[in-house]
Amino acid sequence: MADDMQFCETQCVHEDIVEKVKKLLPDEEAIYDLADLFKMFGDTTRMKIMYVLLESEMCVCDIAEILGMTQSAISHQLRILKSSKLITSRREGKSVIYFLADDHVRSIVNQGMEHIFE
Amino acid sequence: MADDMQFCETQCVHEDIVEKVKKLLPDEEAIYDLADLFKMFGDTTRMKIMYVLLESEMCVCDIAEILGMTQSAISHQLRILKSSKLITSRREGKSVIYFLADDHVRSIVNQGMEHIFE
DNA sequence: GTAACATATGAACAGATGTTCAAATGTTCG
DNA sequence: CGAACATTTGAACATCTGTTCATATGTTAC
Repeated sequence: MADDMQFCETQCVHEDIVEKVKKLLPDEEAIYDLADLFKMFGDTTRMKIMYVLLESEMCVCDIAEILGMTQSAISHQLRILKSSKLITSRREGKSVIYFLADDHVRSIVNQGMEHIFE
Repeated sequence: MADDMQFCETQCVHEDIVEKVKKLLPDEEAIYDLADLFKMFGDTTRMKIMYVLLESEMCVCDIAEILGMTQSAISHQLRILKSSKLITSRREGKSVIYFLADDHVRSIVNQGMEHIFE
């Protein structure tokens, strides 16, 4: 990797800017976490689930019915969403009710929409 | 798929909520576009590139140097980012300078950070 | 024109990701 | 307790995605 860039390093790189920006970058972990968060919004199924939950809390079965998908597929995705703290759940008898953990989903989705409609 | 849910459909589904939310959902295409946008933020390399460009516009070679990655890898990702209209470029002699298309990257990233730090 | 540099591109490979299927867990009700 | 329901889980499979490598394109300076 370094060899490929030998030329570039001595010719094209603007030392000052490179050094400055290198220092300004957040650490690896923060960037990893952030990318991980946005991954949640980067899948159609998860996006749909979140849209559903924006309207109303709901059991797994209802979500599956609304989206026309297997209840298993939904359950897998709910697990992933839960792991990122975007949604939570509570048990209600035989059902498990899922709902948004806070208002972040709404604001992130809206922010995204703004970019789309331009 | 429908067979698996035969039981659920007749027992657990709350018809009223299901019907209501079904109608409220955005169409397939909007959701697809939105997920596509967030996919851009869902990869570590692209995230880093955007962070770099938040500081300063830059040529491919500089970005590669800052991130310690191949120039080819960066170029591939820049292409993807450009296709989603998050960044643009202009040619300047032998170099191509990339820069953020507008302020959306900043606001989306910030929104994400808010969720992380809580 | 040719040489040197900067970037872009395509094919190939490896790893990540989402869905399916089958089976397990946990809950309620008789 | 056992039967029925709702959800979860794990393994297998197919697809998608990012990086690498080699090569092509485009620019400048001589």
